[in-house]
Amino acid sequence: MRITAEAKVATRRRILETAMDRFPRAGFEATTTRDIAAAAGIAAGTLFNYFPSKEAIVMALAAEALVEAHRQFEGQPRGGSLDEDLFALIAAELRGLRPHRGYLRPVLETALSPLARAEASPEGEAIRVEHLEMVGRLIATRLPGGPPSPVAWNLYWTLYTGVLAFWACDPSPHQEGTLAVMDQYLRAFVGSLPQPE
Amino acid sequence: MRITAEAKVATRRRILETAMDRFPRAGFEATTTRDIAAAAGIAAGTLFNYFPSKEAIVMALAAEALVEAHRQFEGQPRGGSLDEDLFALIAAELRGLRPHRGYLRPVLETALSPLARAEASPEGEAIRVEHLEMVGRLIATRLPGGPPSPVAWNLYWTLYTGVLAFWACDPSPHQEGTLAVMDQYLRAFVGSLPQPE
DNA sequence: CGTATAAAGTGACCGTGCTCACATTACACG
DNA sequence: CGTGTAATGTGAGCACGGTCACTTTATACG
Repeated sequence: MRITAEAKVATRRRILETAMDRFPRAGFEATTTRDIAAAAGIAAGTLFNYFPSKEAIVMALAAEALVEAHRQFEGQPRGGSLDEDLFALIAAELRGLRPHRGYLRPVLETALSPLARAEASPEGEAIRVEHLEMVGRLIATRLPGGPPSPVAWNLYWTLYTGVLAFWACDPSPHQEGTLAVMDQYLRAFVGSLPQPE
Repeated sequence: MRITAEAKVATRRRILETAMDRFPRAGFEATTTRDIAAAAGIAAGTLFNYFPSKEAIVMALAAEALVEAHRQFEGQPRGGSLDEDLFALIAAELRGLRPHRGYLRPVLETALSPLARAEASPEGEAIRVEHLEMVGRLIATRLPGGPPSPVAWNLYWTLYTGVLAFWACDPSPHQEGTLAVMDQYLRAFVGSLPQPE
């Protein structure tokens, strides 16, 4: 259980590398699981020993990018308003997700949308939890009145996925349009929280 | 071009009736296009002469329900605040969509989510436009400062689909939980508009 | 009527994501 | 070493949504 363990992680990496090569070039639909499997040197069925679905591969790529983005965000100095910190956090995430932008949309739809159920996509749920915990920490330092209500969390997640959605389709050259959307969405959210006077 | 025209509309109706019988009982995925076609007395391929995709069938059902809901809404007396009117409008829509609630989720995800592109789903776009025009009329009577900005419209649509999303998955008996969500979401939206002093 | 033209219907077929019964491999233990 | 056992790999096969070349039907016109 040593050689095999190494082999497993290597194969997993090879799948992810292959996916990262194919998806951006051909898009999500046009890249078939058979393509990826063949290019990674495994049988079509073996792919599903590593990832439960095609989407899960994309989720894994996104999750890696987000973890890295969070690492960078935490290493940066902060201290602005809550709006500003949330803005900086999401901006860092979008930077990290940039290479995947072209093919993220179909996955965002089914796995990250406010409609997605946790049971249906554990990978999406993991991403969701990690982001919300990060936000929770940011909010906790500003709002001593206790954590936001469940409905407020719903609102936040809806707005967050809304930003991602806009970003994924933003036609402006470097997605600058998303910044305005982010700004307005975040102000609507923070404005709806009970204000600390 | 008389008998056939009648036959076409009749077949279309038969497809929709069949779909309305099958989808609620078996759900969206478990109901196959072949099921519907067979039960409607047509070949598998013929179905796609009437609807370009399986989703389009659901969209057509939803569109019909929404048109009826809007008819009822317009027949009712109004005059509350903007929040209240928007609340009443969406509540009327949700009442109309009630029979379809169980199988609407997958379609909302891909066709109505903020991620959906208009090109990809003309049917979804039609629903979107009709709803937004309705809202535009409500807003126009309250905000003489002119129509909301494009970003504000994006925000509204994000929140609206967020409400639908919550409603589609709301486990509370008659989806009362959705009311609280609607209330908070709408207040966040109206609060983000330039206020008429 | 007969015939030409267009509309509507048909079902075999395709490519897809994913499954599953089986083959193959790698390790643990005597 | 040899052998049993569990993990991993395999690819034929499935069901699905959707397509398309072709047939059938209905209407328009001489």
